[in-house]
Amino acid sequence: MEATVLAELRFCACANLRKTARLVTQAYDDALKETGLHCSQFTLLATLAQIGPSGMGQLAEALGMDRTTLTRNLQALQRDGLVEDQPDGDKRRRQVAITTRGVAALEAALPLWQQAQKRVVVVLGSDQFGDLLDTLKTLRRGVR
Amino acid sequence: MEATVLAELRFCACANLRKTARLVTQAYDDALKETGLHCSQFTLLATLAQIGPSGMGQLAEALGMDRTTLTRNLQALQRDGLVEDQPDGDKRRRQVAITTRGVAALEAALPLWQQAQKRVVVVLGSDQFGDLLDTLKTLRRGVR
DNA sequence: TATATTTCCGTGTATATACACTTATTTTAA
DNA sequence: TTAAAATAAGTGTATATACACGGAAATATA
Repeated sequence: MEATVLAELRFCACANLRKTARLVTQAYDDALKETGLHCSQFTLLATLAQIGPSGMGQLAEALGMDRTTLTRNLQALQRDGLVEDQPDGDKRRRQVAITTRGVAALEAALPLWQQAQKRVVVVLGSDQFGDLLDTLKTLRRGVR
Repeated sequence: MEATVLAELRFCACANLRKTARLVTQAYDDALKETGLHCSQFTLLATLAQIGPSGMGQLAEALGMDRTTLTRNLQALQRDGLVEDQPDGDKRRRQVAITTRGVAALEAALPLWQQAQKRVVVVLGSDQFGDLLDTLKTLRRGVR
């Protein structure tokens, strides 16, 4: 293949985002290691704490995640008692909520998350970090 | 939990990156659908085409990916004849190379990738897109 | 030269991700 | 009121991801 084309591929937005997400995930997972939570689980708990008890569709939408992925990701959290199902009148709906234990896990993980987060902010600087979040949001809205 | 703390969590660099990577991945995968390649496989092939035949460690490093992940990701590509092992004097080393068929698959996927890529560039604009790539690179170097 | 060390890589296991398809329930329409 | 349509969610299957651990081969050292 032509060198020109191959060089173009190095700018792939998808590849660059995925690569960065992998490395940043490892950093956050490492920071959260002693909590027993992965960053994905931490985020799920934090989202549930923010929006309150919710159905699968709503929660998946909030996380920008496929509904079926959410179903799988909830399993470990439910097994460990960090989230629980709540009864609902509509029997099609499944409503999950964070438990007291889940809140405790979230609070225990918070200072470790802050360490990892701070490192990113320091690396980029506040301005560039803010720009990054804005850009990511624009991108998310633009590609869907 | 306090509302202040919960609001802070919405700025999680890891969560924002992962969420965006998920959505952008879906967009690229959708664009590449008819090629039978996932964007991760497309990126792997493109990287191999760029750096040439290489060992697992080197390729994993180039992809910012764990070596064991690479081993698994190569399986489907090898099964489909898009990459192949090359003999090496050092029997510890495993050297993989993109095949003729792999190059053909890459070339066939190229215009579809360009469509997805162009959409991102249009959404962000060239300047902001360039800034994003710079920021991601800074972040990768900073967290490792 | 024999052994210790280093290097390079794969496996076992667990989570993360999503598409295609199916099931159950509710709502709508005939 | 009953059947069709819409809604909400789970399963089967496949890829993606990485840590802990283990094995084989090359290299360094005693």
